[in-house]
Amino acid sequence: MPSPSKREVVVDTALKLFKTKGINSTGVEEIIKTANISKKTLYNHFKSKEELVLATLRKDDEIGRNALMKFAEQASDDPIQKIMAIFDFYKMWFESPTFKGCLFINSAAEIAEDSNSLKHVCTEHKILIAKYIEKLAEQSHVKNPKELAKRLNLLLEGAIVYAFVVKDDQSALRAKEMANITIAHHFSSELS
Amino acid sequence: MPSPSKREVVVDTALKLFKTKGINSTGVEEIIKTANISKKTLYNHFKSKEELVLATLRKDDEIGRNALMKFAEQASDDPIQKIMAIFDFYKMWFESPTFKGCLFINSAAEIAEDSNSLKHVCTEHKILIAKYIEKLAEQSHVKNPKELAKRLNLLLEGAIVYAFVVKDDQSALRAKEMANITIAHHFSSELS
DNA sequence: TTGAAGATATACTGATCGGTTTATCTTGTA
DNA sequence: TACAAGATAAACCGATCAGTATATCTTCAA
Repeated sequence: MPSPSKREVVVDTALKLFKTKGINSTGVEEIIKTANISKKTLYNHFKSKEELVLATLRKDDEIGRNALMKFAEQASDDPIQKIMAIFDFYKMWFESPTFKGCLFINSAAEIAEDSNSLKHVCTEHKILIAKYIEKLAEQSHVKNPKELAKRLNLLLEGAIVYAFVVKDDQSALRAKEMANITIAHHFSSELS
Repeated sequence: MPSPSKREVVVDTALKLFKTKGINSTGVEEIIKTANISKKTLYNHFKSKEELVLATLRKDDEIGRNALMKFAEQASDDPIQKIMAIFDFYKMWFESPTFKGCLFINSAAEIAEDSNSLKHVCTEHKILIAKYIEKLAEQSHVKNPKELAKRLNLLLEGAIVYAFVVKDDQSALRAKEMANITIAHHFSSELS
């Protein structure tokens, strides 16, 4: 039975490299050298590079979502304020010196057409975040919480691209202001 | 002096392949085979693959922006309606069967850290679209047209990601509704 | 003490990468 | 008619790709 710690080491190393250089630009050779393991060990745990990629994306999805939810939950008792805290969380993320955009957006961009399981993890990551926002929206007794969650999620995705591609350092703040307007609109007006 | 038509053929072919398979996953070999030219010819016109990529991105930027502006200009005489038409334009784009996200977002994701000229084209493409929206916003005598343009651009980017990664077919419509709310807000309320 | 499990380094596979070289062929112009 | 420019196919370069094979070393339990 393979040691679980070796598996963790290679996943963590691969994750770091994929985040900074992208999946296609990171070779297996570089991963094993950085992780200080042999190629045989890697292929004992994963039958292909794609399986390793899948494991790293799943891990980052879990870590990222947990960090986001923990931050939001600790920010306030009010569900609306929890939602607003997500934009603060993104602001901190964008400001980190190693920020290279969203791993799942970037991966979706470079993944081959036939890698359905990889694409699914990317899609699922976004949907799970939207689900969390939807839960908070329901708690706030806003009108049409499902639609509000989707709108806020769209704002978050826009903020990521605006920060990464357009390189606007006001991206998160701008999205947060727009979120305020959107939420207010969901409280006050009738929705189509 | 090299024939200009050969250069166009290879740029058009590369552009098509880059859009469907991504830059890193498209080899030079595949480009020349698809374009029916020799490798020598390609390297007569471009001193490296990166230069070819640069030319294709520049061409797609020009084509894409011109198509967008033409569509918006023909849609209405009212600048606000021209802005709204951009969301319709994106809707049509998302619905096209070959839609694979935005070439500039995808390229920014897979481009190497040191390819500054390539990253610049991606950034510039987004900024030029924002500039066009800003011009329309100014014509409409809205409050703070610069800020409105950035907000609408953020919505457009969010719509792209939401359509491509989350695979929501209501993405463009949702962004359009949010654009309406944002524009109304810029007409009615005082802005920070 | 012995032996199997899991680790290691290293060498290797065939394919593909971006890019160069060579030698031949076509084409327009002088 | 002849020459130069630009095209071609095809072989070739060294590097790297994902993945496999081999042979040795460590570790731990029977």
